[in-house]
Amino acid sequence: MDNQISIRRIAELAGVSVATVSRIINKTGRYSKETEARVHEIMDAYHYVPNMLAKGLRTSRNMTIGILIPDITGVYFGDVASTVQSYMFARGYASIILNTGRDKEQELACIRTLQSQQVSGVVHIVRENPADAGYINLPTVYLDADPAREPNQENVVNVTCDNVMGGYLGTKRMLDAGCRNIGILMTPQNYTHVKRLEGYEKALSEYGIAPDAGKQIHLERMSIRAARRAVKEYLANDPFDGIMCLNDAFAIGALKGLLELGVRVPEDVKIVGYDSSDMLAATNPAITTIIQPIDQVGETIANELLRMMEIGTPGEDAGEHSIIIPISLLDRDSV
Amino acid sequence: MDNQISIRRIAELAGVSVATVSRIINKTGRYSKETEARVHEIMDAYHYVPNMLAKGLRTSRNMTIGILIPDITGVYFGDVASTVQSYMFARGYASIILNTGRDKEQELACIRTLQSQQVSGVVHIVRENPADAGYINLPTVYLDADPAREPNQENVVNVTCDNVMGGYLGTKRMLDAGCRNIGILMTPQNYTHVKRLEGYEKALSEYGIAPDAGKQIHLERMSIRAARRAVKEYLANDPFDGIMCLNDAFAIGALKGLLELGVRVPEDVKIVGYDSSDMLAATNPAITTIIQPIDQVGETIANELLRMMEIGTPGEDAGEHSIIIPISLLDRDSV
DNA sequence: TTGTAAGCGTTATCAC
DNA sequence: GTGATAACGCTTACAA
Repeated sequence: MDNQISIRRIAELAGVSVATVSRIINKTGRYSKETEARVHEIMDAYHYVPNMLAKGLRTSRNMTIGILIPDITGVYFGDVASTVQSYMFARGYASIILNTGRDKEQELACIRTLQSQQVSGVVHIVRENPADAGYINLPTVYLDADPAREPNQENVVNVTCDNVMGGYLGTKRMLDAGCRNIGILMTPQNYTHVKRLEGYEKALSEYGIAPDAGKQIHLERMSIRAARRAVKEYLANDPFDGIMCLNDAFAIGALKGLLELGVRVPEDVKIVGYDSSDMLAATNPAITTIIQPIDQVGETIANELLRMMEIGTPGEDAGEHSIIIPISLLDRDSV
Repeated sequence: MDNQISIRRIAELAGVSVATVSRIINKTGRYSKETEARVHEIMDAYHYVPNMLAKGLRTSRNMTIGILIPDITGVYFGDVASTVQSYMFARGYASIILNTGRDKEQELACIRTLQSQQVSGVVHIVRENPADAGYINLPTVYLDADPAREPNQENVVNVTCDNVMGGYLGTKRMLDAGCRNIGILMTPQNYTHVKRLEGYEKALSEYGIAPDAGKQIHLERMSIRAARRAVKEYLANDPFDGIMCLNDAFAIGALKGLLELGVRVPEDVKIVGYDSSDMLAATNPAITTIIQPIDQVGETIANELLRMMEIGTPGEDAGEHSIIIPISLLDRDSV
């Protein structure tokens, strides 16, 4: 009951060779219906479970991928990781999920671990810092990395949502609702935020409003608290009538700050957030937000990875090296 | 640059035997300072990464654990899993995290996968359904499982927070604040909720209030929506002045429902929630809540697992089979 | 201090 | 249709 039973023992019990058992397990080569039945019977009876270490060692392809993520806890990233995990599991792959934290050191350690574990591919979810290309040529899908960073490599795909469109749609919604003095809450270190800013400015310019750096509130940490404080400060100088918040924490913080100031939302100031539908639905008023389609992102990542892992080097039908997924705006009560 | 370099190749390059290299890598046995230096030099130069599959196969102990979780996305569970992962990583272990979903089938598949991967231990985070003992005797730590379920097995530890105390403290806070007609929002399938209910009733009885099953609002799904709807319905029949919500979604839903009804919180009805500090801080008013100490839970789980994995079978200093971690109440504005 | 070699559980290449 | 057997990369007696 303690140690697992091996293919050899199964072979003995069934009175055949290990080779035959292996063939039956993998449905390769030839074997008679009868031996097959007998072997399966024994495997079931003894609860045989294949040893993926041995298999992986032999085939140099264990059914495992690595998922690198700044912090599983993050809502959007965590959800995507979760989707990828489930999707890959259904395809027979286990996922080693590693929190990279904010630490560069840690990130490298994670990469080494994944290599040690001989994963067949890597999903690398990235926040601020462009990741080092510390791999030895493993199929890798990045989420939200700056595509310019990677020298259009084989074996590497970048996936990201349409950030320009996100910034644009959110801002436009407020413009359409009458706002003319819209601030933006962002983390400039983040590649996605830079693109979203682009969309924000595009929307403004369509309304003949010149971009004004003074309306960009730059925050280092993506925290509710920081956003709350910042909004209160900035509002004193410049009476915004709308705020584009580039993530969920910012949106919540902004709302809290505004409410504490006695400002009415959306009557006096309007807000658009980003991500985390649930959380932003929980506030009062519920916050209008840009939705990145988590399932679609997860599936795209998984499919791209599978494609690369199965074809080996992409070669001919390498597909795109950069994939952009459309987003949408979810109207609620903050605009 | 493509395929990884092996210990054998390193040995060749350094002009020593694989045994010596292995000793140096693992710092076991004897070797001279000089060979050590030379070998390390070569390993660095060629970016040697040990193959954990081979190592694990040989030692039958790859440095990997499995984490089974209903859904990484869940706030409390996800946070705990994240903590465990980081903690174990620091100890040299990688974590295979698997979403078990709500499906019994899927859960078994996950367990088989972990066995296949030869993990050294398992963390099993459980929601509603007590898990099958589908393992082959692996060190396992359960979070929030009903301890009565497991026949006080070797190799198994149950960790949970003090649920009775949680229900008690939350309810008592509302009683102290003057409530006398307190409802409770719960999922009776969930073991932790049953214990929390116990605490709730204990608090009531201390105030001479008899338990009244009519005040228990039973919900199947832990969703914001369900809670919102339920609160509205029930309030029509019985004018609560307080609601003990046994998870964060319930608390948010309850608040939303109340607000929509024009009920003032906390003036007319008070609310206490459970978990998810961030989310419950985001609402307006911010919700008073029971805090389960995530870091402590994660560390306890990791330590217990390490203890079992390293000692092998617990034997003598087996420690407790069931560990209960204290919780606390965080006062905010909903009471 | 170092080397030789067996073996971990598989798969795959040969034979038969 | 089936069976020996080498090999995957590593650890670990046992020898030297």
